[in-house]
Amino acid sequence: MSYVLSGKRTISEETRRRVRASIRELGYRPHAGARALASSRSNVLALMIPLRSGIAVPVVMQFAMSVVTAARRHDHDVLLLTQEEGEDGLRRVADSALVDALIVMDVQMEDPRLPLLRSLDRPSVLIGFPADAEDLTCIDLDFHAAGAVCVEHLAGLGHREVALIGSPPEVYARRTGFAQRVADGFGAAVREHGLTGGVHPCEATPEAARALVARLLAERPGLTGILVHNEPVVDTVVRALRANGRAVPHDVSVVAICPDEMAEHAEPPLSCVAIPAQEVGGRAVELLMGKLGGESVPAATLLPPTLTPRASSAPAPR
Amino acid sequence: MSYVLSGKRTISEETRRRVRASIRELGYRPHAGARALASSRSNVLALMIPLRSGIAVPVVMQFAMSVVTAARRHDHDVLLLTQEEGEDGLRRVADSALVDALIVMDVQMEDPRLPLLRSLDRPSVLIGFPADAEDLTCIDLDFHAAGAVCVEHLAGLGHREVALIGSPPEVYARRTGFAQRVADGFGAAVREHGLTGGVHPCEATPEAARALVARLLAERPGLTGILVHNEPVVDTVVRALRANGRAVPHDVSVVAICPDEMAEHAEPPLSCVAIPAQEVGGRAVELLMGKLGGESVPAATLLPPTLTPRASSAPAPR
DNA sequence: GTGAAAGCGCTAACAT
DNA sequence: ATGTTAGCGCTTTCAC
Repeated sequence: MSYVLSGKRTISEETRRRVRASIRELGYRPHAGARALASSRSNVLALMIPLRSGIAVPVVMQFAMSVVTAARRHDHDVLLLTQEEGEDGLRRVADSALVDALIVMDVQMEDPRLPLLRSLDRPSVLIGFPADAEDLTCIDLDFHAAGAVCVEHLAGLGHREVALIGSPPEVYARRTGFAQRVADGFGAAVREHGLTGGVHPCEATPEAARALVARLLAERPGLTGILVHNEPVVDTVVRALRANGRAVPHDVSVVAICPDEMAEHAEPPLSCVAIPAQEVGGRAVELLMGKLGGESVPAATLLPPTLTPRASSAPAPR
Repeated sequence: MSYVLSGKRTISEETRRRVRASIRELGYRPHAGARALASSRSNVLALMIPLRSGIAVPVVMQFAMSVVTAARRHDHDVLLLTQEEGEDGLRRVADSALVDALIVMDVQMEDPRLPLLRSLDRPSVLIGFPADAEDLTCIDLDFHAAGAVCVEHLAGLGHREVALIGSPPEVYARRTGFAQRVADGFGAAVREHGLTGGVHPCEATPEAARALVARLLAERPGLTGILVHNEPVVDTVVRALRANGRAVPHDVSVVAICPDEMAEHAEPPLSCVAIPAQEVGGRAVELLMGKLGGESVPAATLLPPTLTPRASSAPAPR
């Protein structure tokens, strides 16, 4: 009998002690495969992460690391899959019982992996929200609210004409949930507050950002507030504004949706809604553990955005 | 008998066909745990990656992705471990037979994991070189040569006074192999070519980089060539030079050791030695597969650096 | 409270 | 070329 027995049986103190001692002396380690075979639990989670253009690498890395760390707290390991592997990859690791459960990131509005995840006999959690989340467990920052709260911040400072410099066009083309939702939230708040403002996808290159800023300033002289949702170009946007004779925040206020440290170290420090990668990753694992334990967990978890005001936003010039 | 048999036995075409058909119809998937138990091969590799300060995140991500991709080509999966788990983590996954082999990154000159890796009964490959690589298989860009080749490039352009803006101080304090070696290669080449030049660690923040550039220019008026080995601040260094009245490359030439796309998109595009993350990751897996197959593989693989000249370096002003 | 034994689903060795 | 069987090292059930 598996002695240590994870306490599934009553054991006398004496025996427990003796067994423990032997385990230490012999350097005994249970064989993961045997354990998985006998218990039909591998104690491994699959994590599928994107490796494509338009996705901010440091954020993905933070997610991955927080998932691994959280999984370890629950005595689980993490198997890394690339988006490239797609549905077949998920099916493979699930059906072979290599993993007990799955976490997928970078969810698109209509994601081809959804039917598979629904049909799989193993629990899964999505980081991100598809258009139809029926029967799925999802968690993410509330990007709609994030877009809106940024607009409200600018509106509260008296700005009347704003713009969203968004993710690269291909991200919208793929209908990636979070980019879409920021744009929606931005648009809704713009309307609600009676502002004017549009959404401008932007390639993640300095050249593209500079060109876009120049065009925006030329076409919309009244523009005084910009929301940037495109990590790689936030710095460039600010510098391009300056290069075009606009001081930040004196002439134009800038708000970003990006990791906090990035915003802190910018010049000037940026008002931003941070992406709580740490918390999302950790909570995703908690949800999965709940499902593995047979609990019923909330189908949707939307983390409320927090806007941290910094030096990049100020009252609108008059 | 395990029918498909991975061709370990001669099978008639007829039987093979029938078996294949059934597999498809029944949606059969071999149970990974059972397979691991019976064959003592899990077909999983462990990859331990750093999550600490001073390590360039995008590069780490590239490594990880190329390892996963390469592993899949060999029908293996990848288990992700954080540096935090340390020796115990490696021992755990190795001794429990969760993984067949291990890859560790971010190797320090005196790395506490080395004795463990040597004693483990499973093969491993290090991405990076410790001080003593005896009995270990290592692969990495030849950072010593990379440092030297940058100096040679500058020397060839007539520069006489150069500087290395290096990784953050804590990276040297940890005696992380690659940072150390760049500094060594830099120093050796400086001496060999009769130049003057020193090594200057730099925190990975814009402020630190700006301060350092200002100080260097003030203290060393003859400085005309800079090698940057600190991804996060390359852009800042160039801008700080301009802010101090030095045109790049007219007054000061800049060379970097960083990923190619970063160098390409910089303003101006930077002459650089690229970090071949893709190739290193792929080759690391090949080495591991060789060892798993009982082949003897080279103990040390040093990939020669390639310097790509771009607009940031030019003949020294006279 | 503890011992004994029946699998879990494969692979590999031994059959024919 | 193919059928048969003994484990691989655990977990869990059943007996005491």
